[in-house]
Amino acid sequence: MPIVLYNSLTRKKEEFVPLVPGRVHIYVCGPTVYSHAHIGHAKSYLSFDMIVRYFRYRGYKVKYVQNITDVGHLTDDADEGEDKILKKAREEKLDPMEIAEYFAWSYFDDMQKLGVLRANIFPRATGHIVEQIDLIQRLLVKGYAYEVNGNIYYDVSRFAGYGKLSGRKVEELDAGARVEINPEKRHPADFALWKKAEPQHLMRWNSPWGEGYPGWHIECSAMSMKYLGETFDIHGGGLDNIFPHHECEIAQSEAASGKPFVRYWLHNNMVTVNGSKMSKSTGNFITIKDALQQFNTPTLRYFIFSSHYRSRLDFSNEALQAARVGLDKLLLTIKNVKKKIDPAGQIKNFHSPFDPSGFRKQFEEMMDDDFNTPRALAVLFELSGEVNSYLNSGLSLHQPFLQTIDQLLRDTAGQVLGLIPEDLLASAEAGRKGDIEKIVQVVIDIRKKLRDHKQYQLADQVRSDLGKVGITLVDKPEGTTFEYQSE
RNA sequence: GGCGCCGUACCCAAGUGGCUAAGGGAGAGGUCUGCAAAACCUCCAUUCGACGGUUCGAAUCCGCCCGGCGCCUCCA
Repeated sequence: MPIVLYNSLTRKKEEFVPLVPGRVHIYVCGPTVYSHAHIGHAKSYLSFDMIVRYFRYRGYKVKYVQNITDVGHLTDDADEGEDKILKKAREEKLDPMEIAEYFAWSYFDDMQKLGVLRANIFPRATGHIVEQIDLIQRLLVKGYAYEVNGNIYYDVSRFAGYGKLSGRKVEELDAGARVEINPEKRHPADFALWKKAEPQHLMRWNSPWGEGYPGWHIECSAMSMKYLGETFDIHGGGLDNIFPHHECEIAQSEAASGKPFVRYWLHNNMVTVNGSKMSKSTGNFITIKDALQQFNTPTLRYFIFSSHYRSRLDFSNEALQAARVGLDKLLLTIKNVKKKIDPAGQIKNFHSPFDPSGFRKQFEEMMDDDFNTPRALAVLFELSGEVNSYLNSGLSLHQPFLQTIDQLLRDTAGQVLGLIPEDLLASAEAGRKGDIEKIVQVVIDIRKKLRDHKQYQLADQVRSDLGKVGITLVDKPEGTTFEYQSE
């Protein structure tokens, strides 16, 4: 079965056919590193993490490139105003590179905590000034760009395809434009490829047109083509980057190379807080660090995957709490399977109570359909119900069957969705024999004596006191076990 | 002003022309249990913002209206 994905360029679902069989070349717009990442970034990078993980699960060799924008964009409009990184640098009285470096590491740190697998290459804009200048020169030579006073602008009217991604027409762009007309531009929709550095501008590089710095679209064209080729499979990013950023990338890249730039454009939708979009510029945002204070990584991942990547998602404490409870139910099944694998034996004439491979097929079917994680999760919950039924059925458990289920859950919930915490992925009994476990076992043994003597009041107090320190006792006919409560 | 999206049970959220409208949370009853928790079983939208229309058949297509939102400016 092929993977089908929604291509923003054609506005419909298309079968994914890689340029090179078995390989996926993907570029995702990374962050501008001038502040801590927020949960909107989390949705975006978690979505593409899931997509990349799924391609790998399906056997593709993925080359994943994500840029780090350390030049900074401009504060007010496309071509005027102050660079955000520079602004921060001035405020903090630091070198702009210190700002970029600090927040780049903050970003990497957040992503690691969210279980986002690293991209294969993280090119930085400041490390690719040469490539950007080269690309601008190609555009100048081909007549797609022009110079005015050390500034280079892209001539939108020369590129017939401008607007094909965002559905905009060049003629309509200036009507109702909120940007003041820049007299240097031939057309209001023209955009800067290179800006002359004013004397007070801190980040500056030599170029054939004097000292300056690159415009904010050119880095992605230069770096994606450098590492993935002039035509590559997938370009991803947030919906809010379609215009102007991605539209401009297409214009720059296709004008320079004369070839199609990207075959499939994927865009994730936004996170809202209290119904309105969260963004750095409005101050209406929750950082990933804040979110991680309250909720653990699997909960945040589960929450984000419980809606489709192309759907908007409203962040609220209630929704997160519901996510946590739901996820715990799924994780409990995974735990219970693990616990019972070792003691289980081989059953002669074993009749499978359900077909695990059917669940794997359904999971893949949902993921193949434009990465429909909400439906994929529904499949896992149905599987969980079947597994729990079997574990509780009182039948003797068949070890190979449990191993098949364990592997299925590891592949789907674990490898693809990244919902299984590290300690659960470890072997069933590993980490369970620590001192705390031994002590709790002693308490359980004493409590059993209390219960044998019908001293229930005291027995209940032991259970509730342990509950207060995060340990839940579970009484079963065959004895008492315990669980650590999730955060 | 232009382009576009969304409105599905108490909450979150799939489904986009045809089996009984997924799944999770919350809620109700039951099994088990000294009690509790978990798990399991059962129940929980004749209905998909409103109104028209197309169709043998629509939550799904079309029109209009109401409500919410995104992009057009840096943004994931």
